[in-house]
Amino acid sequence: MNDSDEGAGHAAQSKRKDARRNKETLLDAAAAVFVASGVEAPVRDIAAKAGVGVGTIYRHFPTRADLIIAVYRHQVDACAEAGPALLATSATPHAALGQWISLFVDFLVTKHGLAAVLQSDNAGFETLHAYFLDRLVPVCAQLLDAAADSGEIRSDLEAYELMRGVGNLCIGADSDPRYDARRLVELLIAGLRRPH
Amino acid sequence: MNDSDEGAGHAAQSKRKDARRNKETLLDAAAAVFVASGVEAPVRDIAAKAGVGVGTIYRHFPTRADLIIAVYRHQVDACAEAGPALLATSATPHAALGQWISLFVDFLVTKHGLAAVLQSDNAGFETLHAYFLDRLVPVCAQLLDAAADSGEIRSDLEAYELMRGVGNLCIGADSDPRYDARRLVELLIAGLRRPH
DNA sequence: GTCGAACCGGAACGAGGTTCCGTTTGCCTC
DNA sequence: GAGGCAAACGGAACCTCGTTCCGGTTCGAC
Repeated sequence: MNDSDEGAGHAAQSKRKDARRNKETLLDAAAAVFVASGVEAPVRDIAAKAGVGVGTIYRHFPTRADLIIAVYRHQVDACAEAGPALLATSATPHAALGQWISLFVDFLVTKHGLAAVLQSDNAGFETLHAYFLDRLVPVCAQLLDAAADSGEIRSDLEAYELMRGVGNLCIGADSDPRYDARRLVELLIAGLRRPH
Repeated sequence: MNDSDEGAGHAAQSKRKDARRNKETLLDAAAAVFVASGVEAPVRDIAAKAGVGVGTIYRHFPTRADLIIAVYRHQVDACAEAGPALLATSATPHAALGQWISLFVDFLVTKHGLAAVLQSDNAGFETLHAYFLDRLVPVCAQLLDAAADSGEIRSDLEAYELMRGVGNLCIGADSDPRYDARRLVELLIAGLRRPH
């Protein structure tokens, strides 16, 4: 919404087209490097892959976190938008919640190191943390409320807490065949069901 | 068991007593700094607190992970030993499991940053990871098996997976009042119960 | 064609973990 | 008690990584 990219209308904000081109190149390079080496790949690697200097990265993205956000923004938004859709099409609110969480877990688990960075208390990743929370917590809350209203689950858990828990469970889920985050998340969601 | 400290008999391995004294000083300083600044405190801070050079730290503890292990070894061992005891004194194996997990969570949650470092895929923390696993997974497996045998819980979850999940849930539990790891772990354990 | 603003690359800085090496010190022998 | 030497010490130096800064370059409006 703020300063970003291919915009409404046709006149993008950046006056100079080399700058716009570099931003695209950078996003592509970052995406590729993240897939290959994980989200914590050195900035210099991304700069090298894009064929630019590190200064160029920092002009377009004030901090590593902003670059990560930019790379994943579309997918996070898609996940957020899937929430209401699932609620409308699923048999029960609880089923919708389960499917949505599963979507989120799939996303996190396939992004090497993202979950870890998300929960890192490293200042500097705060904007990343905040972006995910701003975008996803309201959706989660909506699903949670619906399921609670229908009486399927207990109602004493905040969406924020659930999102953090799920995010935490996804840490290190790649790179360890013995650890299946999906299963544990399912267990957690199962534990949410109201005993009847 | 290997090269450590106050030993069987009276003749400790280290020939020189300044070395032994320094090791103790270092352990005390590290413990204090960990409490004050978290487990990820800079090595230089610990050295300064102990009044020694960083070289001295690295001679006694080949890597940061080894220092962390040394500081918490006693508590981890105590937790491991509590497992069989709880199994013997609790009403049901499931109750024992719950209490033991709660012990573990309390330990992790009160050690600023430990849980995060435990799951970090940072090479260099592998020995730390391995120590916790070696020490605690067998105990957890014993409790899990007992609870499964008694029919209280499903039996398709490995102790390793449960320990990692619980460890993950504890990440960032301090320093965030809105996140209560204990509750989520309880939910997870609740999700484990066999539907009857 | 000219000129200034925007942009670029990469050297430089600071922080943190780890290594290296010249110096100091405990202990054993004579 | 003196001498010798291996062990231990301290901290400067090195490496990696995120971020900042600045002199040079390029775009595009006039």
